[in-house]
Amino acid sequence: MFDTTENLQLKNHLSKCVNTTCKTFYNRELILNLNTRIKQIAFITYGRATIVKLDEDGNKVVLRELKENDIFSNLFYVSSEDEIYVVSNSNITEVVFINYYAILKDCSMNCPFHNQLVLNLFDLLIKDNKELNEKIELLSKRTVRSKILFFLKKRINKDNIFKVTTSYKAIADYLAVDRSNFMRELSNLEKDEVIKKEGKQITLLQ
Amino acid sequence: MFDTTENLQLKNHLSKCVNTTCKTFYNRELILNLNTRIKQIAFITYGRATIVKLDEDGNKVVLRELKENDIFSNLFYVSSEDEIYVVSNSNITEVVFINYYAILKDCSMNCPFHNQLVLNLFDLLIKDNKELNEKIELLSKRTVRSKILFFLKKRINKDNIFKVTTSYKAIADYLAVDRSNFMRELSNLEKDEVIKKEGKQITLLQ
DNA sequence: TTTTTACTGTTGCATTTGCAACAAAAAATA
DNA sequence: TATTTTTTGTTGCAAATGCAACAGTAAAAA
Repeated sequence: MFDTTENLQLKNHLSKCVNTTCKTFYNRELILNLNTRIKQIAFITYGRATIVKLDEDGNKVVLRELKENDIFSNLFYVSSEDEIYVVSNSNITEVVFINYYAILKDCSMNCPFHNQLVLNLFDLLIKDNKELNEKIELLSKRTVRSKILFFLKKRINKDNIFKVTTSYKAIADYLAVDRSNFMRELSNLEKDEVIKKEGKQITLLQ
Repeated sequence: MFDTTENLQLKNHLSKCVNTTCKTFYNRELILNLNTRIKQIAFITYGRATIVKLDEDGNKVVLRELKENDIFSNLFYVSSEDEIYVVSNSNITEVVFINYYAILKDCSMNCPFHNQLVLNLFDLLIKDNKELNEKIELLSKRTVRSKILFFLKKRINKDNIFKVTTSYKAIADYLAVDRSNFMRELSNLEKDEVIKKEGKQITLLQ
């Protein structure tokens, strides 16, 4: 039902495989607590999700925005005092879970479909890695303004338009900056005629 | 000569394999320009290296510190206007390069050692991913002070001591903060008796 | 529908930050 | 060795940032 051509192959492979489960989640539903012991790799076959961290002060920090074909795993996080969760961010989010050790480690690896599975996961991992590096590049920017511009340039369509699908608050969290300061900087950018802001739509001018 | 038990297995596998090369680099020598077209995965079998970005203003930003058994690849970076380089950061740095498509994609995958290679690379990728997430957590901190403390806590030994092997300048670059402000905050932390700083050694006091 | 909760937009203000500059120390190079 | 380059440590200052507060709006829940 929710298959795209891109993930169909992997899903077909998985369907023959033990130790994988496919589950759907409603909006705001908890998908995975990343402090869980059982090591598993999950990937989103439909919908959207966010990786959220709650720090000691109870502040919510949006670590990632995940979409269709994105991968996530508690293997990627060192267990810290802070709780890190993956939460569904669309009405229906479909997730495939793969038990890491059972599938990738203990398997004899003689069956050709396992090889294919590993290669597919490998590609997903590389893509994930790429996105993480991009976020590091963003967070390394010294000013809120340059963070906003970096964020926008990566997301505008061919008409230089970016539509806020989540919320301005969520974007501020993602950029790891104060929300009010973020709003102020958006105003400044509009005043300086670098962007045009109409509700939840931003146009990058030039 | 530079082998540790941990990477010996992978290197032995690789040595039988075509399309892999092992090279040594002197200090400050360029290892890889990450804008290169040929997609390859590299991993460090000895020594240290840094991933450096030069932005439009010519400012140097240290994106990563790499050590023995760390992996890096131009596959992980979206080509941007900014130049991203990997540079040797120790007198001798030994690097194994693997041509990604030739080895992982075009191979029939019937030979068992390829499977092992992929699994090993998979583990390295997961480790890399973990480190990237940790850096994102660091860069998401709002103040220089909390960045310093996060950085220190991850690196102190059992005696609460961290020894600066690179330089304070390099650490400031890594934390993506102004160097003078970084030094000032180190002084403040010492004044507040949170750390003790003796030359290139920092002790975290409780 | 009404009620409740979450988000938007703005502002004043104290704190933090980056920048520039400079002298001294250390390290690298000739 | 002497010379050059890089790093360290510090400070004043202007700019940027986070924080708190609040009213208005939109969205979600009852």
